[in-house]
Amino acid sequence: MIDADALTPLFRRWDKRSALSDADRAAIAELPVTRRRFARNAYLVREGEPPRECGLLLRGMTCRQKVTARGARQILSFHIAGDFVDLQNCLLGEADHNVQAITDAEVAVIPTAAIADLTSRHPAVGRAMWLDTLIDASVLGEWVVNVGRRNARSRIAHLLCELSLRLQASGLTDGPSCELQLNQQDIADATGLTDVHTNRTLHSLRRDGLIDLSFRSLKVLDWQGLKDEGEFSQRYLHHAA
Amino acid sequence: MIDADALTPLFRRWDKRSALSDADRAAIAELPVTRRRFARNAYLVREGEPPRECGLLLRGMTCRQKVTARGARQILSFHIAGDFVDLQNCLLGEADHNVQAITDAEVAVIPTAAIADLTSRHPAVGRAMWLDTLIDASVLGEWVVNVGRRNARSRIAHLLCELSLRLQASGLTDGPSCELQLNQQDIADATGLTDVHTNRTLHSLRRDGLIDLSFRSLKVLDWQGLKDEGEFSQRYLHHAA
DNA sequence: CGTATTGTTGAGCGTAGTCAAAGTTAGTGG
DNA sequence: CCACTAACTTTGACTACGCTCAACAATACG
Repeated sequence: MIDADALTPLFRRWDKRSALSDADRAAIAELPVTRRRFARNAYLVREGEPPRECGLLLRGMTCRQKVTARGARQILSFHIAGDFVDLQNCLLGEADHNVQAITDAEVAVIPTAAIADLTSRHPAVGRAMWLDTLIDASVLGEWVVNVGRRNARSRIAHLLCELSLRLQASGLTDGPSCELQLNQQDIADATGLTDVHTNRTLHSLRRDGLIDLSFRSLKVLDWQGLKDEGEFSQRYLHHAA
Repeated sequence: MIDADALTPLFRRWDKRSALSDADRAAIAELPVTRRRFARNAYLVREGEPPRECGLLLRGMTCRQKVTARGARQILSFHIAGDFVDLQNCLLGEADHNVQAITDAEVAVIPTAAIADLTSRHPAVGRAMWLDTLIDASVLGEWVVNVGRRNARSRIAHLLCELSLRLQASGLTDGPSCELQLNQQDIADATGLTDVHTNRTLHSLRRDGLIDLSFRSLKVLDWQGLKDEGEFSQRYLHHAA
């Protein structure tokens, strides 16, 4: 059983695409869940594991990531409250990436069987979840472009635009000037940069008045400015934001 | 109506995951298709278009790509014979990337309505196509790692391993020592490098006996060596290869 | 045979990486 | 409340990987 207001961000996002019936919503709320807390940096899922359950993020932030043979971490995507964590792994037979908590996080853990049951009895929910995986893939494509073809300033600007917009769409912040709970190492690992260079680039963005920056806190000040800097177009989010 | 042997690579890949019934196979073969040829570099789909049809690649190679505001191209994935081109765009409402021919290519073009009809009457086919999109997403994740956290030699080695393995899995080549129809600009755009640096890196791989290289032809010689160089593990392909 | 495309090479540069040390802030326990 | 610690951020000096620009060579193709 999931709290009604814990589901608000999820429904708020989904309603932008197509509305669910009350029965669909109720079925989601009545999923058999176990609440679990994870500390900052804890692993929710490890690459290679067979996934037994899937999670709905209630509070905090998590990420999908991989670690290379040489020990470098690359973040593939961020989850915010209302996102399903690890749908991909759940649907394929074996986890091909790790899931890690970025902040202290609270997750409603759902057995895979319950998900299967839910989607078979409520096809609209299945479609919505499936659309989510397609959009995730689309976002991943944009990240390849970001990391492959943009310089440090643009990469970071682009990432901040994406997160800012997604937080807004889920109602987790009002207006584009949001505060993010990421440290500089996280930003570095999401953009394919080093922490040192990320630090210098963030300062350069602050000098230009695009962001506000203090210890473990980063605020988007000038969304339009960041958008220009990061060549940001929200088409790739497909109304997920 | 699609030639039986044009479907061999597709079925060969799908059979590695789960076998289709003869009825499923027949239904695919009987799809109403239009054969269409595309010249090297021609666009099959452009970003922003509403997708009306989806294609099955019969011959040649195509890619999904995006072009940044500054004019740089980033390739997101390659299609080989037997791959569905543009399932993603087809399922979402609007193309968020381009599809372009890498070599002269021949495509069986299928109206989206026929795909919808096929998957509703043959759920196993729908599941197989849906799995394909999940695996595509998984591959995209590995590409983010490749471009974000590996140096030029590893990036190129990794790409060559992936393509070599996929060609083998589709029966388009025998053994790991395959010949690829890519030019150096294509490799550069897939790995986030410049053509000049790609050229130098390819030569360095040739010096080490990992590949054979001549005009518009690139052969994988030492698959194991490339695998080590590129930290390649095929988990992320999820038995698509 | 001429032209377009693709590949090759060189020189110089710059963005981002590396390494190392010091400075901040939050959190912890005495 | 303060001392101590761990996590995170900042700064500096140096390095290097990969980029840019430019010219030239090789190959394919009409």
